[in-house]
Amino acid sequence: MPEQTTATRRDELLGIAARLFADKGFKNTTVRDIADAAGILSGSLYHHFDSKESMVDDILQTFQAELFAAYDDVLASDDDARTKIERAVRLSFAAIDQNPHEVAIFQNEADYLGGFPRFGYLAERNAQSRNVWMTLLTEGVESGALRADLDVTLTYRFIRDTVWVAVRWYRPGGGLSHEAIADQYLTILLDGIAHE
Amino acid sequence: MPEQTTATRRDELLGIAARLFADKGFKNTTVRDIADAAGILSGSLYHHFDSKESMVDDILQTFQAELFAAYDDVLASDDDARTKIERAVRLSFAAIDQNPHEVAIFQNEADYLGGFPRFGYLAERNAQSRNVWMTLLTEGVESGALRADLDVTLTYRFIRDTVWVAVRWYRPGGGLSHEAIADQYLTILLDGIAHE
DNA sequence: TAGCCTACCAAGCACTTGCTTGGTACGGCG
DNA sequence: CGCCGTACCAAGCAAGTGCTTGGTAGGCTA
Repeated sequence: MPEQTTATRRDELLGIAARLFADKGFKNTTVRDIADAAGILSGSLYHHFDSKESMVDDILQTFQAELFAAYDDVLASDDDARTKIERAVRLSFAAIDQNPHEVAIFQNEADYLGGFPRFGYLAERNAQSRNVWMTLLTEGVESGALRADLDVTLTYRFIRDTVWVAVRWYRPGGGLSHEAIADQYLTILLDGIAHE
Repeated sequence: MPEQTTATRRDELLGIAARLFADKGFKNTTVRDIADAAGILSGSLYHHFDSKESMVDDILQTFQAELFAAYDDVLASDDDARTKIERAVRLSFAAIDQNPHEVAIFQNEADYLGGFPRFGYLAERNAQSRNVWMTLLTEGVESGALRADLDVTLTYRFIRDTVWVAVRWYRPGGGLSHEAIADQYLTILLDGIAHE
């Protein structure tokens, strides 16, 4: 099975690259770093990939396709507004758990990479994510599940930032499960930290 | 006044460097970028600074000294727990307003720079910040101002992340003042977004 | 007016970067 | 057995990197 072996080796190299891009940044990671971590010489990477750019491109596209399919699932469901918001938060923390490197790369490099025409889809995905949350929050306010006086745009930014920035400290397999973190976060978000 | 002129030019160059470091990252900014933005040649920078590292060092130390003096002020006051938390949040958003580049550099580069012995103080400042927030939150729980069942550590991380990550989208002089953002954020944090 | 200081230029050195090139080892297949 | 495809090596190039060097212009001061 030569094709399967190829795909496997390629994916293996992408996983190694993703870890390094997440840890040290895209520009800050050299093709020699990646090759060293894979146990080959830097030139050998170019048997599998066109360029360093195409590696991060592949990593981000694969991850985002998965993530947005999950969001679409929530949007299309007939759950009530509050349940949809809870599901969207939970699946985001689950994504951090299952693809921490990919999330970190997206968080840290989207600004820089977005400057290149090749990565124009990053801005589109960003707008798509905004749409998801604005829809959910507006629905929440209209249905009476959320406060009527909420600044929806600002709330969107706070949710987005707080959820994704957790990738900086969350470690899969650590003391707290991603489900437990999502629970705690939803409690703070929905009911606040003040004593009632 | 030769010394004052020197200090002024030096500070001017540091401001230019801070903007570039914040926009493109420390490693990703070249000494030629900085010199170009200042209208001089790259070699001329070394009349004012030992190295590129010492530029970012100066930027971060100056900013952090200011910031932590402000936190100490809050800690030492005799306000009640809830007021102290509100003041700490507000002064953080004010810091983003007044020193957006410095905050961005600290947020984006602390991990990378922290690896060098020279920047060991970054880890110390991080621990100091943790201490400030943990003290405030613990005091809040003990005084009854905050819920008794709060996970203080997790709450600390959420506050820290949400406050500082605002530097990614907040623009001084934009539609929202930093005071208005702090107000909205404190409402969400303290009372939640759910309809009561 | 001589000496000194600040600010800068012009040139280039040693090194690192992403990527290219021509080649080898080896397993499977007709 | 001959042929092809996969996976890799060895060597190196052109561009770009942080930083150094020796020098100049012009203002201030003794």
